[in-house]
Amino acid sequence: MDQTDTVTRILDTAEVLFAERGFAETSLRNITGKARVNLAAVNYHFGSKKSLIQAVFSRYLDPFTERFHRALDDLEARYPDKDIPLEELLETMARTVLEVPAERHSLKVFMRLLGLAYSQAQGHMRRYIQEEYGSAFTRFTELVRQATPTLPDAERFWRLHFVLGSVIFTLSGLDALRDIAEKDYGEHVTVRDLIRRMRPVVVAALQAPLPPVPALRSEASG
Amino acid sequence: MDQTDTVTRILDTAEVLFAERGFAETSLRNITGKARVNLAAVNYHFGSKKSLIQAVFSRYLDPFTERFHRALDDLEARYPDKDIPLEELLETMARTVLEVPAERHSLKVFMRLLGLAYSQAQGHMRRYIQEEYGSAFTRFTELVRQATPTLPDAERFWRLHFVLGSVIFTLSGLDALRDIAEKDYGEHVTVRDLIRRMRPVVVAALQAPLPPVPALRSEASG
Amino acid sequence: MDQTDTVTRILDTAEVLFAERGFAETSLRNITGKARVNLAAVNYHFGSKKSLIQAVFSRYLDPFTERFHRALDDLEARYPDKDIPLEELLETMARTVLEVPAERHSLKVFMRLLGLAYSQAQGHMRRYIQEEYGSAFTRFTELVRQATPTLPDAERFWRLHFVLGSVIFTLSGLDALRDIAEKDYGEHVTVRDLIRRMRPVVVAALQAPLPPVPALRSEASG
Amino acid sequence: MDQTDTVTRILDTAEVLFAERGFAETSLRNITGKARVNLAAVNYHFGSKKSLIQAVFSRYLDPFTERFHRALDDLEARYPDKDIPLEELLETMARTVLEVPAERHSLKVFMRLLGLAYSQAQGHMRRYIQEEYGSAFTRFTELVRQATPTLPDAERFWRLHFVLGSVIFTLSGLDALRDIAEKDYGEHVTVRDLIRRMRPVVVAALQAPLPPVPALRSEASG
DNA sequence: TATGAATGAGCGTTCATTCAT
DNA sequence: CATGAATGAACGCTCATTCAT
Repeated sequence: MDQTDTVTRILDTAEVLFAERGFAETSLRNITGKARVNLAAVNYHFGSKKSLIQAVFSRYLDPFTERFHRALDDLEARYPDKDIPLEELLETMARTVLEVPAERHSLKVFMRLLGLAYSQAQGHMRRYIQEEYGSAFTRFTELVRQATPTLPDAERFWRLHFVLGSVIFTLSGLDALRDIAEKDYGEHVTVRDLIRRMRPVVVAALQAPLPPVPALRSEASG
Repeated sequence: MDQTDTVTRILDTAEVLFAERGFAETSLRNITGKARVNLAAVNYHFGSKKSLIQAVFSRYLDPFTERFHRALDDLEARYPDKDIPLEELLETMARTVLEVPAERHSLKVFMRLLGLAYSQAQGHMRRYIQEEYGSAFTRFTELVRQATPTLPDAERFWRLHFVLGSVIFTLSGLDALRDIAEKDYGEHVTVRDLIRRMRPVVVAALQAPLPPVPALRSEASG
Repeated sequence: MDQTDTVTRILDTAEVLFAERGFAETSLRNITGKARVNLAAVNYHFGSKKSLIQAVFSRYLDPFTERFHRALDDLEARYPDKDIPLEELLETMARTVLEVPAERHSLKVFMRLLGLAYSQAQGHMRRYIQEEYGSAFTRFTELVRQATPTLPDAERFWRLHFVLGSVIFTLSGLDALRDIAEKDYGEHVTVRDLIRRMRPVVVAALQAPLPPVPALRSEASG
Repeated sequence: MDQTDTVTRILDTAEVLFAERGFAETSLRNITGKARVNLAAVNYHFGSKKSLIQAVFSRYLDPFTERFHRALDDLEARYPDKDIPLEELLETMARTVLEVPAERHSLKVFMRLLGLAYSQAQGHMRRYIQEEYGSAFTRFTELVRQATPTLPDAERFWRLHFVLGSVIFTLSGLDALRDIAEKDYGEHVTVRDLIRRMRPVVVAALQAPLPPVPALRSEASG
């Protein structure tokens, strides 16, 4: 159009609506209507709704992974011969997560999208994210492994996902939870506050004692 | 119909499909088709799709809250004069969560629905759950408060949500994560395993040291 | 609706519009608009546009094949021990073709549809017709074979298709050609006239002398 | 573009796709995509899709009519005072039909296009062909009239269209029919074979005895 | 002279819901 | 009590065409 590029207008509007209502509940007419762009423009520029969704993600994840890799490079350079402490790793992750969307977009939106992607039908978005951006996560996981050498691998796997769940769930539902917190405890939290609060919890979670070995018995579960 | 009640057939089918694909992605045609029930039966028996969704939840949550209240009654009776230990509270919660769906339905489905409800459009489900079943959560929260007297209220609020996020995220994505875990670490986990693994992590998370007070500075966040 | 059944209204309108404009050029909105029926009714009753097209054909071809088989039964009963003369076969075919649509529908429309089906993209209609109604054609072909014992099989195959082309082409373009004929020769032809005119031509075509055997030489052709 | 002229690229691609799928089923995106040419190029060079279709026809019919007129000139020169025999006329027609597309294009495509033009929506193509190229057909018809002086004019008109139908129908459906013929009779036919086969049939058809005069009775037909 | 971008109209299909029986 | 039929709205997408450069 005139002031902003059509593609950008679509992406900006789409990410907000997707985050607010979910993918299926957001129609292309919603998006193009709000973005004041022709309906056909989405299919012209992105090919399909599914591709638009992926483009919305890429716009967050591409700079994120790039920056994250660079931050990990720096970190490894600072600890040339010994393992990077867990706190440093988490600190780096937190900093990168905060930096990237802060530049142009909203962290809340980003987290909400991430939450949606993980709860989506058939997990096709989960698969897409895994394929495109799995390498950064793998690298991070490996560094965490070196930082927690006594933790069994399977245990670490699950604990990292516990933590991931905490982060995505809390940050993606931020608005609602913040309202409750403000009403009940009179304090207005920012994303930074929340991340500050999370840090000791995450460290404690990862370093918690191992669960007792279960007594052997056959069991089934749905 | 004949063998099973139409209402039950619809509920049984709906909960599975909702859990698999989400609410918006599951049409009444999907449900009635698979349940081999007339299309109009949903609107006839439930009034609307939204009401059907709520009915699916009620069928899980009604017995759950009832049983949970009874379990807490027992617990309070066992600790008449002093606070209930945190581990006991968590144990009771875990046991009730495991018991209820095990009777007729799937815990995985239940958790998936819970996760969807929290990530779903407009949060109308979140609101519904809060209104209908908030009392049980509030009672539990209060007992946790007594069990962790040194924790500031706001801190406890957030940590409980961190934990809630862990549980819902991990259990609702169980199938996918289980596949990865099985492939990478060769161990097949059951829901019981997972809950056993969660216990020390949750305790550690709730008892983690407080974060340092931030230096005062003005800050903004999206 | 009120006077006529919705399904019939759709079929009646569809066959006329399809015959006039072709399948791709006729939209469901064209049909439902002219039939004064809800747009969704087509998909409700037929499932898809493709199925509607096939239903239009079935309504002609089902009674046709049934009646044709019966007519051939009669014919075979009348010639218990010797071959049925070619003229009788053609006469029976012509009579059946004339009878069936005359009852409720238009022969012109039927032929036009047949012509369209044969010239259609990817020939999926041709395939459908072959599968559903090929047996009647095969039976007729076999009787023609017995009636023209001196004709090589391949030659008969091609000549039958020459004739089929004549019939479909002429009858499906009947309106336009009739206008020209009326203007130029002052005679108004009916379908019956045309079929009467075709009979000696078809017989002559099938009984024409064989072409000379070509001198052997390598040749290519697109 | 670079190697071949854009206009030619479009025409070459269009005629193939049109012949394969029909006009309505072939989009300008199909054409320009396959021709690796800009989408707007069709409208730029041809003005509209309809004009492109006509251009595709002209590229076949212009040289055909020119050559056909010349061939008829030659023929008339060889028979200065008496009528040209029917076989000679048909031979000349067949030769010209075979010659023209053989130079650069495919006869199959040409016939398929011709068949489509006759069965296509509203007959606007039929009208266009009639207007642009009717003179050649008229001249040929007149020569046939002289070659078959005993045939009533109306009869000749219809018989010529019977024959036209045979040719167009058979040649435009050549691929499918050839497959069947090859499977059932083990012989691979070329276009030349088919035309050789057609010749005696066409002669016989045109020279068939007249049909009996119908007994007078009022009759109606749809 | 070409072309990337954009457009308005229309496509087949699916949706949750309602209605008459 | 239950259901086949129907409906209006909306869906994602594709269309031929136009426009600004």
